[in-house]
Amino acid sequence: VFLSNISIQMFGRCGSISHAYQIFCRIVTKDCFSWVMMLQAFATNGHLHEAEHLFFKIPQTNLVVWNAMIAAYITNNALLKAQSLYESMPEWNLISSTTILTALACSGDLEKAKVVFDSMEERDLIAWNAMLAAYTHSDNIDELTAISQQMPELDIVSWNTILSAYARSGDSHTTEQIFHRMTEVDLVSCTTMLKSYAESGQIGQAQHVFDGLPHRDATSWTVMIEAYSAAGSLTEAVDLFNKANSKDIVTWNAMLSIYAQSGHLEQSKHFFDSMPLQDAATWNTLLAAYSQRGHLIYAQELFHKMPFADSITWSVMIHGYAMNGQMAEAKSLFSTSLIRFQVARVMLGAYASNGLLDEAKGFFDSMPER
RNA sequence: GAUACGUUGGUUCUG
Repeated sequence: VFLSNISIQMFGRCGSISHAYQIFCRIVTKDCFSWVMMLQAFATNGHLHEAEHLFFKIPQTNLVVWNAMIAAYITNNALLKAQSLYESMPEWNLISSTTILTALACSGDLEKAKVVFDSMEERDLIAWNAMLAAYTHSDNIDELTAISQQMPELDIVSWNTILSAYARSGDSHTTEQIFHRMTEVDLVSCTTMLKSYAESGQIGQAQHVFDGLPHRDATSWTVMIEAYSAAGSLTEAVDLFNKANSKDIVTWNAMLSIYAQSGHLEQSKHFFDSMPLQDAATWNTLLAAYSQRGHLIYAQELFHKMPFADSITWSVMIHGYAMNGQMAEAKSLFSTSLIRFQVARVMLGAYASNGLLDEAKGFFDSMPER
């Protein structure tokens, strides 16, 4: 059972959902781990319905099962369902509350996140850190200090959270000050600092941090590659990409995006074809490149071939049509899009940028989640 | 005995 459970997890992680399920079905005496890992395998591969189905079939549920289902809803953009499950749970632990708190904060609902936090019976450092991060998502830098002073203690994650808040605000000077005052830094702190330097045009400082890294993972390579691209050194970026000994799908996507931004569509397409890993972001990048340069025919062609499509895919197409004055196409695409509420903003902008204010108003009034 | 759930850094559209 142990080995089967591990296999389910492994297949789930590499997207082989049918293999995972086969193994799951062959286990005669499934334990809690088997159920949870299968649930996660479904959820992380976008099969929310199957995950839900499984959840209701689990013979003896416990907190881990409930928490895993909440996480499943969250990763599949079903925050409302996550909330109602959370509220209907027989009991909560630190993990349940922190999970939902973070999701609420990420959706921009700081108030609800606070309510969850305040209702917690006990709070550990992770919960505090989650609340700290919640404030950084609402760009409330001043409140950060207030929160951090209430915290019983701060660890490296707390400091990294604060650091990234300042980095995101564009204040590279304060970011630098905090970074140097930190008693302990790790790869996350350094990458945050590196990005902040890069964004403020200090490529030399960025390179210096990069050189001093204890080890380089795919994230640090990606940030450094983008730093050179942002500084206008495409050659350096390409060079670094070829040197990088740790690359993941994000590194590849970032490089594709750099080619696309540089306007070399042919080269982008070749690079795209050579990619060992692809996901929705990969296809969206190429799609946006075509669409933004007015090659809507190419975009359309690609759109119909896409193995992955998400709300961004639809937004790119609709925005592309709108910018090209093809409102009829934009409208009909919107009506067939699956994730309407994510795309509605773009549709609204489409009406507006074509001067169709009355239609925009009518559309706005018809939005259920406005 | 060993495996599962929460907090901080990187990519694609719009803002």
